[in-house]
Amino acid sequence: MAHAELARELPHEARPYHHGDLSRALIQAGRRILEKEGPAALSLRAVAREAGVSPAAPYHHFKDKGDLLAAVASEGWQELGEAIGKARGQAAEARHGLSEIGFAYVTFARANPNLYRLMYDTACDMADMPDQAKGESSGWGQVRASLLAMGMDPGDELELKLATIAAWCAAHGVAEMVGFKEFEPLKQALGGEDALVRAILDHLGIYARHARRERPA
Amino acid sequence: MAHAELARELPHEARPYHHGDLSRALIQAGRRILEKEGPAALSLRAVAREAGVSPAAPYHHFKDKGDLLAAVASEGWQELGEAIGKARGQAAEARHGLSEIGFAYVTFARANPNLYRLMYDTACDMADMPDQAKGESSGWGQVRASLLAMGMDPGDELELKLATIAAWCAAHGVAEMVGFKEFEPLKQALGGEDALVRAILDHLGIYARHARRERPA
DNA sequence: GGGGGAATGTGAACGGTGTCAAGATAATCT
DNA sequence: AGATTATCTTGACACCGTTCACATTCCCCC
Repeated sequence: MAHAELARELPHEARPYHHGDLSRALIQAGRRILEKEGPAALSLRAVAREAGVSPAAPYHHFKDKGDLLAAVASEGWQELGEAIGKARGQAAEARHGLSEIGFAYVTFARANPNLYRLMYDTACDMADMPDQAKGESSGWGQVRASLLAMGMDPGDELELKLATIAAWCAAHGVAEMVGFKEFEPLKQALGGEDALVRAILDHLGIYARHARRERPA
Repeated sequence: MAHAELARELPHEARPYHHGDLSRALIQAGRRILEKEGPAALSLRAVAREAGVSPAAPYHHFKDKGDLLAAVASEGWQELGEAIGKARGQAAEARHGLSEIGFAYVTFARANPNLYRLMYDTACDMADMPDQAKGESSGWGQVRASLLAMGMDPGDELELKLATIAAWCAAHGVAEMVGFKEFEPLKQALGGEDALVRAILDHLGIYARHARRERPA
């Protein structure tokens, strides 16, 4: 971070030639631009500019523009995993875990819409889930754990996998579609976007099967 | 269409100055490039080239590159609506309709992945579902009709809307995620991607609630 | 501690892109 | 026929991703 400011504020000879931690700075700059100016403004040159560095500098840290974006996305996946973990921890009873996970997932996506889209786009480009989403402590692993805590048969691996995928797909769908303007009146009728999200998730069945008893319509 | 061939095959003086039906030709060219060369190759200039026309010509028919892409996407939404309609018509019993709609939705998206992504991207940019997805005979309307045919209370408008959204979200999620490599073994275990799609949809509950009785696990 | 890679930065350049203004050409209306 | 309008071209501009040759600095080894 020192470099960017110095580049602007210090006389030319005083600013350091080397940045110190450029890759991190580039990732942060990329994320800032993505959030504040949208994906269309997210050019490699703009990122370099923001970091106070020449347009060619990033190529010493990332092989590609796509490589940088993948790094930004990776940060996102990690945060998503943490958000899910926190939500699951806060669920009072284990059988509400999945519902809370779904809500946390959608909440994260809605709070960082551009980042979430980037995350998903790069995942699609590789036709692959990023590693951050697959590990034990990641979102994926936590959904699985939550399903087990809800009483699913640990022996039926097939059923377990299908349920995990279904839950993940549903959350993704809700995350990407709940922002549409058409649902504005519905949001107001239910008392806000959060309520709409919960209502949709409940209707999806997978999230409601066990939670319904406590939270009747 | 005449123009593109003429531009290449006829002596320069013989080719017509005006195209005839350029907007249509541009949309088709855009779609062809999108399908065969991927979204990265889908530049306005490439589309113009493919249509045998100068890079500035499209601006007489579309205000923007985005405007052209929106037109391509629009065609996609229309086809999706038709595919859904056909699937619903073929469902033997009304209570299976929703399940068939979901399957047809995912099938269309998987058959035209780049187009589907474009469709959804432009929809997201406008934070809005395209008109083609909202009309009576569109996918949206048909999901609603199908839910009614499944015995949902026509008086409970709120419930109806929530169920429609839930079904749509779920289909979207499955459509975008079922292609991931991680699910390859699962596909093989179930006998192909179609089987996996049906299995996921069933697990989502919304599609299975009425169909389950006939198609037990 | 000095010297020499290796790492990291710069600048200029190339081809490609979206977009626009000015002019050429064709279709259409009066 | 003449004027108006719609359509297409040419040429230009700014920006983009990427690469190459070169400059600067870090750091390890003698």
